[in-house]
Amino acid sequence: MNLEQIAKLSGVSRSTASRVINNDPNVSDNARENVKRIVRLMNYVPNAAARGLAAGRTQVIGLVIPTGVSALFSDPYCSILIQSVSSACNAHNYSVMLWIAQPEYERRQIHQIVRSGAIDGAIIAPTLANDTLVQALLAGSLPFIVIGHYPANGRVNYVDADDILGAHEAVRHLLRMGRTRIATITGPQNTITGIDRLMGYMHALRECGLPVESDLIAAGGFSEGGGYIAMQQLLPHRPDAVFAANDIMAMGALRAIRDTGLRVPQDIAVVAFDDTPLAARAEPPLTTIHRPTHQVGNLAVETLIEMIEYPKSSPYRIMLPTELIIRSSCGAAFKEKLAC
Amino acid sequence: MNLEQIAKLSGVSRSTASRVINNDPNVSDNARENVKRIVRLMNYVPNAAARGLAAGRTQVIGLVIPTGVSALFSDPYCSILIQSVSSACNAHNYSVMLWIAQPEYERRQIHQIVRSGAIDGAIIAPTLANDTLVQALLAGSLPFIVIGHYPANGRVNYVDADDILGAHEAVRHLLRMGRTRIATITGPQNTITGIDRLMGYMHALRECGLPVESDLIAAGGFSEGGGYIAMQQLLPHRPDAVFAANDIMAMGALRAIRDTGLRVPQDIAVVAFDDTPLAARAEPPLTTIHRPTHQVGNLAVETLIEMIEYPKSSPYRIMLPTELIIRSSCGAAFKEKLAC
DNA sequence: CTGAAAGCGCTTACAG
DNA sequence: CTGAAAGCGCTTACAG
Repeated sequence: MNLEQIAKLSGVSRSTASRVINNDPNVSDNARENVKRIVRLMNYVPNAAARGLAAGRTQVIGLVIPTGVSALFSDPYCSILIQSVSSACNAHNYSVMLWIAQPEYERRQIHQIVRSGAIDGAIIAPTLANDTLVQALLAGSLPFIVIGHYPANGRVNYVDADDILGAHEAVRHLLRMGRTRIATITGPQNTITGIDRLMGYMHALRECGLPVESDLIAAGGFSEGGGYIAMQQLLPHRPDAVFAANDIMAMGALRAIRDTGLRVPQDIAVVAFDDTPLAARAEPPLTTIHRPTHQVGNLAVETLIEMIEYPKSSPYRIMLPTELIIRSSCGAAFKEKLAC
Repeated sequence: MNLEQIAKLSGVSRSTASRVINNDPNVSDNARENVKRIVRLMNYVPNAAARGLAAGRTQVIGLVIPTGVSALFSDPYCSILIQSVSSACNAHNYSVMLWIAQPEYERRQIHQIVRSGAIDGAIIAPTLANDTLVQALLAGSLPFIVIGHYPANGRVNYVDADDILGAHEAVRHLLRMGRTRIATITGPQNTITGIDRLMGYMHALRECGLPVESDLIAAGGFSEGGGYIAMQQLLPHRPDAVFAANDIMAMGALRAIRDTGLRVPQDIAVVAFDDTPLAARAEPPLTTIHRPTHQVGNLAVETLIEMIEYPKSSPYRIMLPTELIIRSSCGAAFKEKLAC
């Protein structure tokens, strides 16, 4: 069943049939009625490939998450992002093509797709600080938006949560709780998120006149195991608090602290980042910085669709605020004296 | 840059250029050389829509996960499935289109897509026992494969883990540990997985001559909160063990047990199902049934691709074995006497 | 408001 | 092994 046949059955030309299917207002009520009836009757659905070829648009957007296998397994952050992008797309009548791409060969495939006209635009999620895919996209003409900001390049559209301010707030909260030897477990420093959260940590300390001690900084690679090991490295330096750059690493830190017999928050206060479902269920429940992932995903697709449909518009730089969620791991219930 | 131009630059016809691009063996080495060189030089990528229209195949498969928002957030199972399907597709030069579809309106959209020729085949993940999408697919001609078996319909191709045997093994393990009042927290009973895991539980008890007491069965809806509440309902009936139909509910059960001051496994042994990353990190680490999700995802795409490329082949019914993973929550370290 | 026609960029019998 | 040609099923100026 194709347009031709629908047109014939409706007693109009293919052009007119096409117009009613695409909601073109320049159609008589009568013709519209007839075509719609036949479409319903025949259960007609236009062929996507033909449409894509003729119109130059496919009504699908690509979502690429350049994250290794491991991260996706354990970090709900990615799941939430995928879910929110998927549902926002569906709500706007777009479909989403997904690539979870770490290895180089998979990425090469994506480079191809991007040039094949298979998608109308792309959303690139948690990228490294200088992602080759972003470079390629920049050189091409496909609309795209990055999740995570690109301070280095003013031409990149992005939507992001404000990691620097978030981390800053996390550490300020610990300072407010009276902690003075505040350690941090960092994410990978080739990652924008990893870098920003460390910067926020340093800013907060400096602002308070406290030194930034390298002994109190350990890399946790955004993984639970990494958080565990990092905490073990930090412990000998007697921190009284730790800011973990994500919830997962905080889980590892909690485990390391527990294993040495210390208590959270009495001996060591912990603040994390992301506010994934893990945080609320940790023992003790984690004080953490809420990252508006759902909103980020929604805005990314809405912005991208606007870029696709109204190509002339100005650059998008959307920075969403984070929020401190106070639970039990920071000792907010125990003391209220200010160190700063 | 299109095929026409590539052909011209290579000094061959469009047909020949197309042949080398599609690896047709019937091309002279000379022509092949020339075209390949030009393709590389011009960085040519064939237009996907045109290809799809002409060839009738798009080289993309659809993955639909009819799961609510909540489940995807908290259950790593879905993430792992998405990841494994995605990587298997990429490895076979297919792309994946993703739908995470709960609400009916989103599903209607999928019905359209399926008929639009946008995908060559579909994988339908954790479905309800009588999914309307599956019914529609059955009526159409698009190759598809279900994750989860369809005992009710012999024409449905599927790949699945053997939930009945898995649950059976879980409960037998508890019996072996000397437990006799074994409760279960079930998944939704409109879910194949939920039903099967309950069946496995009942089989194991009956096989052992033990009664199936309705007081020892509580629904947990596959969620953490549901598991918590279910465990609270079970506790007054003094179970000495509980089989939770997934890891997440086991986490909730653990929390409920802890809240009443009872110990795991001394007072109540716990066995879960799925072996998601959560299980190993629980307190205490959960004994659970490993579900080979990664393998399921891989096999689903490999089978689907075979169905797409060699349409005549026989039905596929692939049932993968599960495996009991013994950790600390079942008391295997405490006693070894057999009750049965 | 409508239709005839060109065109989107490929693949694939077909004939040689 | 190769090319001319038909065709995949739409959209969209264009002219009326």
